[in-house]
Amino acid sequence: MKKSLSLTVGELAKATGVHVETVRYYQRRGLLATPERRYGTIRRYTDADRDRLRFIRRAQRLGFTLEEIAQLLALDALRDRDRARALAEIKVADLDARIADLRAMRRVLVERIAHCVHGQSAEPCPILDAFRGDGGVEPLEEG
Amino acid sequence: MKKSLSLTVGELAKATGVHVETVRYYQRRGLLATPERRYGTIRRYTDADRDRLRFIRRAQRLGFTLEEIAQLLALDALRDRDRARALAEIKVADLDARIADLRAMRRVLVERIAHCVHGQSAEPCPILDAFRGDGGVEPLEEG
DNA sequence: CTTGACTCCGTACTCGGGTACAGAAGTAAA
DNA sequence: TTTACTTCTGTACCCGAGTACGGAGTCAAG
Repeated sequence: MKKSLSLTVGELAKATGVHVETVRYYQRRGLLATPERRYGTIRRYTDADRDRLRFIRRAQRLGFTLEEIAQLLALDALRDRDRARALAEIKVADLDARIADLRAMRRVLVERIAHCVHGQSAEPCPILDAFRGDGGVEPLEEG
Repeated sequence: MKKSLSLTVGELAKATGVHVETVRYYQRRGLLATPERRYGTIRRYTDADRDRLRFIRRAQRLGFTLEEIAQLLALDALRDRDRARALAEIKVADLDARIADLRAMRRVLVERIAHCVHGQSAEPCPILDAFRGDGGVEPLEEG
């Protein structure tokens, strides 16, 4: 384990793969503390800040919004595993719903494309015609 | 087939399930024409407008952006089936990529949750710990 | 002929996740 | 010391797909 570093924003940003502006954006959002300015006017960041930032990026890659990540960080501070797990479970359900939606779209589109492959060029495209008619393109987001 | 109606924006909106403001937004975006104001100062819309608006909503449900829908409408006007089909195929590839991403997220999350289920409450949550460590949460959007 | 609903038009705001930029001040290397 | 790079701060802007709002005009019913 390295000792607690004393990083500038630029170094912190490089170490975590985010832009400096993004670090500051996270500070504005309350996801990351803005350290005091000791010894001069430049703020210094520690290991803990770097780790927190990595935590944020990893959670983001798993589909959590910044708002949700703020909640996760709070739960982490409280060591509240049950709630953290509950949030993760909600997220899985959320992912399932989004996947189902996308698959439904894909299915319809592939079907349309198959219809389109046969037929003369100078006629209206069946893919596009399908958008016009009453063909079953309805199912999404009505329930 | 009904005759060409003479709809007000409000009626048009109701007939297609969009808000009046949204109709006007589509007009600003160039997806829908803004009719002349004959006989008074209120604009009147036809069947064709209503159908075009329905086309837009259906294409949207299949994952096309308004920008792409504008292209589809242009291709439809030109009866260019090949290009229309090509756009649809790109969209399918796009959906595949998004589905794969979401599935990867889901897989990782489910695994984390399973780790979390066993263990004492007062300890840090393994789901959250995983965001800290070097555990394989990296794979997304680096290629 | 007034009331109330609807329309028109322009502008500004929303959300999520940032990015860009201006201007001043600090800081590190030659 | 000068130059060149960072940092700090605040504000404004980007995307996509709308939503909200204010004031003026218009239209149909009572």
